[in-house]
Amino acid sequence: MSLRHALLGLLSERPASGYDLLKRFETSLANVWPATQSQMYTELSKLSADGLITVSAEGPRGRKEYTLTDEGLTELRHWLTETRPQRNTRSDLLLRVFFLDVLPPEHARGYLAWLADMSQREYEDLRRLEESIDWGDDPLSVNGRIALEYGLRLNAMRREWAEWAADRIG
Amino acid sequence: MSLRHALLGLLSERPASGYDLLKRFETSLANVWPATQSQMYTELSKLSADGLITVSAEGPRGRKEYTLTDEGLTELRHWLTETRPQRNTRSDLLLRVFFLDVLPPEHARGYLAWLADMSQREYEDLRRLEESIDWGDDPLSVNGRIALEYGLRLNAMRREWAEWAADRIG
DNA sequence: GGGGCCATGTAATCGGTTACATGATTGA
DNA sequence: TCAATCATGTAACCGATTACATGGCCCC
Repeated sequence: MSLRHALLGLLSERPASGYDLLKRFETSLANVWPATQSQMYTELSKLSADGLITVSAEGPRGRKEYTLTDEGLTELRHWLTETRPQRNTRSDLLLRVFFLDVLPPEHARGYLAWLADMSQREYEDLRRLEESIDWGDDPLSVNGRIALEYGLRLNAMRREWAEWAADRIG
Repeated sequence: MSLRHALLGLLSERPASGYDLLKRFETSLANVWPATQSQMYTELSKLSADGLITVSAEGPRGRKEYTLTDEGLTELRHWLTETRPQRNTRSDLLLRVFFLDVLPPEHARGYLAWLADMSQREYEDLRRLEESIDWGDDPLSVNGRIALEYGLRLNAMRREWAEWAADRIG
C-alpha cells in the first residue's frame, strides 16, 4: 500500500500530472519503489476519489494536474510517523544461496562471482549518477543523496560478501 | 513465482509434508522469503499437479508427504542457472527517507535513530541465532551460514548508514 | 475427557504486472 | 506530414495476505 504514499510524497513537493510523476519515478524512486504506468494512473484516481489529492488544473491532451490536499498531507505525515515500516526482505538473490548445493561447486561459485560483478557494476552506476546530479540544498537533494548513499554502501557490502562466500564454498 | 522454487529447494534435501515445510520456513527461509500457510498449501497442490513433486506417503490426520521428482529437480536447477534474479529492491524503509522533509527535523532524526536501533537489534538477534545453531558440514549449514552472514553485514551497514544520515539532517 | 498441536484446505481481497487501447500535440 | 512524445485509461491475470473453516491425533 505504499505507492499511495510515494505519490503523496512526490506531490508534497509540487503539483504534477500522472505523466510527470511517471517520469520522476523513473529517475528517482524507481530504485526503491518501482511502479508501472498503469498502476500509477489507477492509484491517482483512487487518491482523488478519497480526497487526498485534487485535480487543480487541466491542460492539453487531457492532462490533469494533481495537487495534494490538507487531508493528503495529514495522511502522508501519519504514514511517516505512526506506521511502522515492515522490512520486506524478500530476496530472490539470497533465496538461491540456500540451494546452491544442488549445483556443481564451480556453478555455485559462478553464481556468487556473478553477484559480485553485478554489485560492482551497480555501485559504479550509482557513483556516476551521483556525479551527474547537481546536488542542491533543497530537501529532495538532501534526502535523495542519503538514499543514494544507502545504495552505494549496500552494493559495496554485497560485493565483499559475495567474494567472501565464494571462498567459503571452494 | 519463487515460492515454487523455495519449496522445490527444501524438498531437494528430503521429503516433507506441508506442515513440515511450514515449520522449516519459519526457522530458516522466513527472513529471505516469507510465505503464509495458505499460500504454501496452494502452491504444493499446484506443484503436485504439475508433476514437480509427488505424494510419496500419507500419514495420520491426512498428512501428505511430498517428494521431489526428477522433473522437479530439473526445474530447480534450471531456475538456479538459467534465470536471472531480478533484485526486487522495493524498500518501505528507504521510501520514507525521500519524504522526511515533511516532518520537523527532530522527527526525521528520530526516524533514523529508530532505524539504527532496529538494525542493531536485528544484528544482535542474528548473532544469537548464529550461536544457537550447531553448524555442521552439511550443505544447508554451509549455505545457511552464508545467508546469515549477509544479514549480519546488512544490518551493520544499515546501522552505520542511519547514524551517518541522522548527522546529515541535523 | 480435553487442551494443544498436527494438518489441510477454501474464499475474498489486494497490490502489482502485462498487455491492450486510444488519441492529442508538437516540432522537424 | 509524420514521427516522437505527451497523456490517460481498462482488462486479465497472478502472487500474496487475511480470514475462515474443519477435523484428527496424542498425551496428560
